[in-house]
Amino acid sequence: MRYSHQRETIREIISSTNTHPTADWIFHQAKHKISNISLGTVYRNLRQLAEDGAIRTIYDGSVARYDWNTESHDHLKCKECGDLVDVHLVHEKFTSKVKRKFKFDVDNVEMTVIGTCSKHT
Amino acid sequence: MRYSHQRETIREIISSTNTHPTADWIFHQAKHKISNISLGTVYRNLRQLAEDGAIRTIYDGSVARYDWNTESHDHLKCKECGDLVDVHLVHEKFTSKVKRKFKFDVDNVEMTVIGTCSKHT
DNA sequence: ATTAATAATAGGAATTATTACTGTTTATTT
DNA sequence: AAATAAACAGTAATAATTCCTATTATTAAT
Repeated sequence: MRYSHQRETIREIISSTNTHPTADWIFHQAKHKISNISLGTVYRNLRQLAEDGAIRTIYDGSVARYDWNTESHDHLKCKECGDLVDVHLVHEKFTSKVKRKFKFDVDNVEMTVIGTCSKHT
Repeated sequence: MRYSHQRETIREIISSTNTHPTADWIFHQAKHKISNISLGTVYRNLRQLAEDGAIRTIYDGSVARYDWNTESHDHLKCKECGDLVDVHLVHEKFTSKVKRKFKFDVDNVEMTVIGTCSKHT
């Protein structure tokens, strides 16, 4: 993969937030730095960065979000404020249990816990 | 919610498969029984049935799938054949632990384990 | 440094999944 | 049987994403 200014800009934008941004949000941020960047470029680079393992794609309902944190982790999603918070819930022990019990070779576990965060109680 | 032939047909189609069908697949099946049913009707009824708690919506990447099984359960997704299989992995104990540890009021847990099923090993 | 090769881009068209709109039909209530 | 409004079919609109093409920029070789 050849260097590109656009891709580095996109990578930096994702690295500097914990909000798990959407492609559209990243596109608008990138426009501040490269005014004529195109949405197609954003999508293409997000796909490449994800394939390369530099970022992770997570699905929040039907919309894709992007995360600089590629370590195995899970999410708490608050239905009140929409916040998506990183947590570490699924451990190696769990994964190996699934492997054994279902003869299923686990690549990765996607878990989102939906509910209400402490801000609203 | 008033009775409708279309909605009952859609409900029956979902109830008679374990394949977690998409709206489009349901639409095509429904056409066999009601030849002029419209896709909008399928989507509207899927939403209503889900709101009513009669079916459950699950997101497989960015596409919505529908499941007659509304009991709390999880999925094993095989990246080779695309199969989505029901399993019960997340138990009450886990949920209450999350509640306690993060002061997060859990409604439901969405977990998909991605990997390779035993058919391919 | 110049040139050649080609990966990446901008901009726009196309696609896919889904929702919204509108005039008509149908289930329920009177 | 007539009135009411929910649900419908058909179609237009929207949102997220991918695809296409002529142009630009990075890298490697001269």
